Amino acid sequence: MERITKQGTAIMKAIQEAQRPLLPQEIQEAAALSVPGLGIATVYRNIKSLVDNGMLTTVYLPGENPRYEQSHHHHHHHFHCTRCDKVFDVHDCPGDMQQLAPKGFTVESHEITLYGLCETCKLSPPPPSA
Amino acid sequence: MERITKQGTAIMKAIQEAQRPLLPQEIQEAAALSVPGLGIATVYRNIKSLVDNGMLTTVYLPGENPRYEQSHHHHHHHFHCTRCDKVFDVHDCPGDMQQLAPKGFTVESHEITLYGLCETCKLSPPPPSA
DNA sequence: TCGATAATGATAACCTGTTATCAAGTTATA
DNA sequence: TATAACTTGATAACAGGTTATCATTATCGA
Repeated sequence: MERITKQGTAIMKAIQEAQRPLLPQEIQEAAALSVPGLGIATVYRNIKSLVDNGMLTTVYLPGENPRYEQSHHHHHHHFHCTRCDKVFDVHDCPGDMQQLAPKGFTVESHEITLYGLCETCKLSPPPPSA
Repeated sequence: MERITKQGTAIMKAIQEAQRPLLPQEIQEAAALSVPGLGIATVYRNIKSLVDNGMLTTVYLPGENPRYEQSHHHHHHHFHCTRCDKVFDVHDCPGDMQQLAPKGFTVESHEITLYGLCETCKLSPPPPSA
């Protein structure tokens, strides 16, 4: 990905504006607003390139496919809304977790995922029953 | 799975003795010590049955395939050893996470995964370089 | 012990996310 | 603007974990 294309630009813009980790499919949907017909292969190719050069960070949540967000270089966690399935950044952390580990174990890092309702889902009515 | 078989018994025994979440492949390896030739399909069939009747709980960790452990009915977390890839239970918890969430969000639950070295890996020499 | 039927093992099939292929279109350098 | 080379879109192929299929074996109630 050494050339500037409208697809690549739209993909990066979609990710930057989201300010939260997106699935490849979400990236496609968002970027397709600027570039109708944007192919999923192009999305994957651009993601790979952006991850390789450090612009994007892969976010793994339990039981979920990888999401991608603009690389922050500070420690943070994630909130997964159980209604809309969107994932948001959490810019706070309880801190050291060493005391939780079994005796004799050494903690090098940790991941925290919060689950619940995001503000939008709290305020909006429940979806129509199936 | 309404009948008692040596395969089913060996699978349940392997899980109970492990006292930590196991991958289907780990369950097969452990149970095959008692029942040589144990097929992977049998492992999956028994897992499904045990999950359905509540004996087993599925454990999802970030970027990992599901593991299975005996159902505890108390809140706990997991430790993933970065050297041996075994997962262990962590029977402690920092408690409420509501304060971490963005304003307007409601936290209903949370998951914590610790990463580092388990006691065995801390004490054992590093594996031979590839 | 017999016999109905559930469970097993081998493996093909499946599923779904991701990657490779390739002709057509686009970018950027000279 | 010409053109070499990169990128795109459509889609086939791939990959790995999981499930279905089916002949064979094992369980267990009568």
